[in-house]
Amino acid sequence: MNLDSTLRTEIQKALTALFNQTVEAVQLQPTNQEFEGSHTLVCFPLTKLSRKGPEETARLVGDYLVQHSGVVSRFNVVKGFLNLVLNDRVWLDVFQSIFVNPNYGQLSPNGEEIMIEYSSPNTNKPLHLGHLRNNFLGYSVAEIYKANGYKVHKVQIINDRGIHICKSMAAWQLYGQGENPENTGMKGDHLVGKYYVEFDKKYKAEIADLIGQGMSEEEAGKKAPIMQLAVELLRKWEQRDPETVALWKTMNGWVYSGFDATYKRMGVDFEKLYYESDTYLLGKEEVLKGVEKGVFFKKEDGSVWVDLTADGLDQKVLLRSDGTSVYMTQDIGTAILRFTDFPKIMGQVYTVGNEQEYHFKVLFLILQKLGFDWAKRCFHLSYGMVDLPTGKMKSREGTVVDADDLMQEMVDEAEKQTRELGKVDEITEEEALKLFEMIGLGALKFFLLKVDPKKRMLFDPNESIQLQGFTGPFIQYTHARIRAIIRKAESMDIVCTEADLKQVDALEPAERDALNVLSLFESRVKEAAREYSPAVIANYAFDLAKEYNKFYQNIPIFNETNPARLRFRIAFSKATADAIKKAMNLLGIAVPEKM
RNA sequence: GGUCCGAUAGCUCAACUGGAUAGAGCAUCAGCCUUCUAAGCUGACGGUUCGGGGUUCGAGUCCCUGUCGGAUCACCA
Repeated sequence: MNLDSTLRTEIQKALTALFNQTVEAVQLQPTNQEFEGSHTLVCFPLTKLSRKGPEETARLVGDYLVQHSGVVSRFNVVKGFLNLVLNDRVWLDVFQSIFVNPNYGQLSPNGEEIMIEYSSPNTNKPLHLGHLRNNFLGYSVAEIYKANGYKVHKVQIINDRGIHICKSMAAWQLYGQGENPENTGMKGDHLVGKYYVEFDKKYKAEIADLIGQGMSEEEAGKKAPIMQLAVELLRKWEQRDPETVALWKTMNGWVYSGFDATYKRMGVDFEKLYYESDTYLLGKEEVLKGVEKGVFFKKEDGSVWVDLTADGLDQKVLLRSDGTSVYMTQDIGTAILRFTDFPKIMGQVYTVGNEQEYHFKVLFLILQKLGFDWAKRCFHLSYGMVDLPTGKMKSREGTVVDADDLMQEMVDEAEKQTRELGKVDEITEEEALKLFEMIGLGALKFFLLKVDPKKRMLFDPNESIQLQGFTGPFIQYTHARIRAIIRKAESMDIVCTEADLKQVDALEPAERDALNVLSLFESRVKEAAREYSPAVIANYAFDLAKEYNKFYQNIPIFNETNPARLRFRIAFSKATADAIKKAMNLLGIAVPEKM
């Protein structure tokens, strides 16, 4: 049963009976902790129909609901707020509907398909902390959409071509001495990254040198030999020079095997990978079509532009005067290609940092101007940067937090703390290693996902490895605790049936509160999708765990002598554990049986 | 300079989209393990919601204005 809509219906009935009128949307909100009740009707807006003061209006509605609705057992009025106490029978009915539904939290298929892009790294260096936020976000939003009944296609576009990879190639050619992942034992993405850094160092030295010889800074930037080599490699690559293409393939290959290992540990996956080298030419044709249609215009030098001044933006170049594509061009092409590959998707979600907000605003506008309906259903999931306590991450200053290193540190720290607590005494070494991984990554993911994606966030390493309070491990721990109860119940052959639920006559306040939170799961799953926000789920999982812990601390389950009530509590505990697990899975976080 | 985003407890974050005395976690202090896992629970302390105006029965939330951060405005990606 849907408690919320049931209540709303009853309230509308009451308003009709009392005042012979209804309102479009009654304002129903959770009751503050300090007052008795679970749901509160805000009565200020109702004074217009009642033509009475807010308190009297509240009392009238409250009386009516107690007498006629069958769901409200009593109420209290504070100012214009009508706090409703529901029947325990109603709460048990709510629980029953959860109890009989093994898919609680998973909404039924809605027949819609959606594409979600995330990750999309450059191939010249390893992933860092910023990528972690991106990947965890994208993965989680995809899972949240699945839970909302969508068929989801996870994709990414890999920026495998361009000057950045040529820089690594140039440095490797000059100083690599045949190094590769095998003979160095280095992860491929890190090896390529090493040469990217190497490039930067040499480049800077060469510039300084040239400036010393009297050259201007701008000219030196262009004339530096290592940069000229990189540009030359890019030119050769575009001309399909076999040797250059071979080196490019080799080095990208190293990066991919490195990324694969990182993705695997992160626990993210993709249905299809798009490569920029395959798609970067695609947009050109569409742009030329747009010129014919008069959507774009050509300048005298041959460059093609779109004029967005009417939309409050600028003019934007789409093809260079030499006819080559820019970033925007290939994004137009890729977008169209994706809708060809997956004709049933109703829209696309781009998980990309907020520094590209302008870019996506322009992209979606252009797609609309080209006449693609689906452009309106494209969404830039824009997230804020991750800052360190020392400020912004800067590669130049070596403050970039490497994704692989960070994950390892989190797992090491989880191991240290877990061992200190003596939690590994009863499990095998193999189980223990799995547990450390689960806790370390759980802490990391939760830390990055608990904050509203739109907001810039601070990554404090000391805080991220905390295992108490508003953290992933706290929730994992609650799950493990409940599982211990379930195991015990199973060993005692305690099984709950619907008939047992019918025999429970009253609930403890702690049960009512916990049940209330449990009943909110599906509405939070919907909200999370609507807001594109895993933070909604993270907050919910925490609330649920916290509320259950209160119940757990308050009521020793196995002390209960009434059999129906005991069985209900076991079933309720199990349903809570299931919901915690599902919610955490929506965040990409696994939960342990023991910890 | 134009545009966009942000500012909430010492710190990190919430606040159901305009509703009650603004809530959590961390930190600090004080309690609770003979009972299902103390990575837990209970309490205390902590606020001019950046400043100033306005709209409203009612504003952290909406409007105007100022201050301070950040992003963006390339024939870069």
